Amino acid sequence: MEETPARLAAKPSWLVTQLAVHAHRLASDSFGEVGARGYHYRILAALDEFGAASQAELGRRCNMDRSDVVAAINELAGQGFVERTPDPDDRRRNIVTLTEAGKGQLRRMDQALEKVQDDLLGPLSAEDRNDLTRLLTRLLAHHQRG
Amino acid sequence: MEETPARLAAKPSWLVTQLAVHAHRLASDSFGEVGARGYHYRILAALDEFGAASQAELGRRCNMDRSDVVAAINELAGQGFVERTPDPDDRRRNIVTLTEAGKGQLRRMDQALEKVQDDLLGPLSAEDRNDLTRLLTRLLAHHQRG
DNA sequence: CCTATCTCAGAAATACTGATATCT
DNA sequence: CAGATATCAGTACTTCTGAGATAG
Repeated sequence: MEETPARLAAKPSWLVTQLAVHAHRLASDSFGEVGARGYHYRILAALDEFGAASQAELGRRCNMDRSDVVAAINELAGQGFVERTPDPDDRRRNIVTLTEAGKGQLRRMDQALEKVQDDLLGPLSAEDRNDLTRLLTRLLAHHQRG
Repeated sequence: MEETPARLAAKPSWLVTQLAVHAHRLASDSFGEVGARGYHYRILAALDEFGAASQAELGRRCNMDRSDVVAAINELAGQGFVERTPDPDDRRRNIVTLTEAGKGQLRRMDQALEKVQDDLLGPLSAEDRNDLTRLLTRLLAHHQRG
């Protein structure tokens, strides 16, 4: 019956970090069932949302390091979920495209994430969930500009 | 000016995870200035809050793995912030105690965390901060029981 | 015998750094 | 020339796993 120290429980930065441990565990388990990881979801969702993009663009959108994007695209391309083709207009770039199989995988991951939502937000009412989402969205938007 | 995909921005589990990246960076930088890490703070705070404890107890309170507690206590003991003495009543256990130097370090880390709070919660009003803290606290309490 | 505690060695996952080659 | 892009190799940090030794 050990409790969390109160001084920690009063600090949002700590709460966010600790809660992320649980969120990450839930998401890892759920994504694992479809053979994927969180950063795969970020990339597939960004491609679906904004269309084909270069790897550098994907890194900026998904808040990922350039070199980790390379590895993630390697894995996704190996599974046939994305295609990587040279950009004829700018030969430094690769254009990354979402395939039909990739859209299917994205749908599976969306469903997996729905389950995570319910597990994570278990005790909150619909109104509380909205409040939380709104506050977190504002914070994230603020930090992704800076 | 790339935006985050909307499908991600609508999912609290994802928001929490992403926001934790920023919180973690801020906290690492700030704690780094006093030569410490996040898990040091968890342990020092737990000792200050609940008094001396065995390592297994600390692991449960701080949501840390048993083997990582060993390493953290090694480091803290090496700096003179905690003392590790065998429990005469149960010779499997070590009793970990906070020293005076440890209390000083905890105060420094508390101050460092205050700065992180302000950076992280920048755009939120006092009322919003309270709402957020309350929601996160409820969620964390729920998940630390389960 | 079974469980709990502490310890160690190493793996897994993620974020990051530095260097290089290519192209604008 | 500076600046952007993609790639690779390697590092750092955190979490987790498996196994052993000791004690209740």
